[in-house]
Amino acid sequence: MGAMNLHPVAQRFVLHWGEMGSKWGVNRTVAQIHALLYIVGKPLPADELAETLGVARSNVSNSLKELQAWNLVQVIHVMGDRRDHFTTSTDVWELFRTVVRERKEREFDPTIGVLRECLDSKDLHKEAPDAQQRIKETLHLMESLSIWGDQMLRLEPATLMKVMKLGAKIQNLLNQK
Amino acid sequence: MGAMNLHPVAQRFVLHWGEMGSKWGVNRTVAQIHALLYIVGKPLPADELAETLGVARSNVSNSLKELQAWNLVQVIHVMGDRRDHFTTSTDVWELFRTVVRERKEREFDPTIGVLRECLDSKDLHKEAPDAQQRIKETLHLMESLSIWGDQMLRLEPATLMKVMKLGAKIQNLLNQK
DNA sequence: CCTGAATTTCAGTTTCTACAGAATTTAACG
DNA sequence: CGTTAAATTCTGTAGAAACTGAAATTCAGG
Repeated sequence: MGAMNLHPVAQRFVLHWGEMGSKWGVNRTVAQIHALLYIVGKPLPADELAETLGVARSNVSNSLKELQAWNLVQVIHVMGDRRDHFTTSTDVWELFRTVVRERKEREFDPTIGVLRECLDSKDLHKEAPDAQQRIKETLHLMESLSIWGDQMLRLEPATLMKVMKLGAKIQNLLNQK
Repeated sequence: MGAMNLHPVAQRFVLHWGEMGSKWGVNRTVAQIHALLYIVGKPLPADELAETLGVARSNVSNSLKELQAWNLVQVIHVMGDRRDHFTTSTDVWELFRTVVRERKEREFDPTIGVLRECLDSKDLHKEAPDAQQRIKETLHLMESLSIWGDQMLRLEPATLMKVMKLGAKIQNLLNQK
């Protein structure tokens, strides 16, 4: 009871998202749940997610916790239903930006911190000059990416799309400026 | 014998790179080897890598194979030495581009393929119209990113750096164009 | 060819992660 | 305040991934 009947295309979509999840650094169930909420486009209770995907209720509970930690899923309440319902944005741009923001925070910023500490270390002089230089260049690249990323994340999707459409032609604008 | 004596900063760098490796989707040893080759900046034989990092020789062999599959590490031969030596680029920009290119290929392009198949499916009509729409929008975003990524990857590092420095000010250029 | 160094492959072990199912806690409702 | 649905936490397990050390293979040099 309660298990949604997924049509073949939705099923394909959810299963593929789950497979890619591992390559993207989240586990299958987490990715599947997110894909399912996205494709269904309306709030679902945890037990329905569990039944539809054929996984344990406790697994869904933990996966939802992780999706909430990623700011990808929110809890919602439905009148006359004691259960929590869960939604994700149906705006792919919003999702994209959330993922980028979160990954940047987890996978990028900590390294910038460590590189700064390396360059501030009292032992830095013990390293070969060219090794020091490489650490500096690595930090510089990562800081530039970080700042640029933050700026891009603040732009409107429509603007961001224009930037992408402009693509390599941006060179021309840079030259004539 | 042969184990390099890493100074504290280099050690910190290598260990941190190894830790982050898991978040980036490669295992610790693979990330450590790459970091070590990068910071040392000269070709090293496999056994020296093994000794310096304190891991099994066979582990290094497999990890190097993976790094070569990522196009991040190359084999080199030294006169009078039968052993293979391994290097990585000391140009952080080149490394960055290689990683982006490879990850795009592995983690991005396959999904674009699946989304296209979903939209071409004879069963597509069975899905709710708004679900169809979301799949379309997802594909469109991913395709745009893909094309844009390819174009950016072709630019010179110096140009790319200018683009980043321009940052959000690109809005102004877009408007007046 | 034969020898020995270098490398890879293989088999087994350890470690980690994902997950199920049971037990427990939380909290809505009468 | 007790009852019960819902959610979470806990415990154990299966499978995957990382890793080691040994065995097998490759290959340069005599």
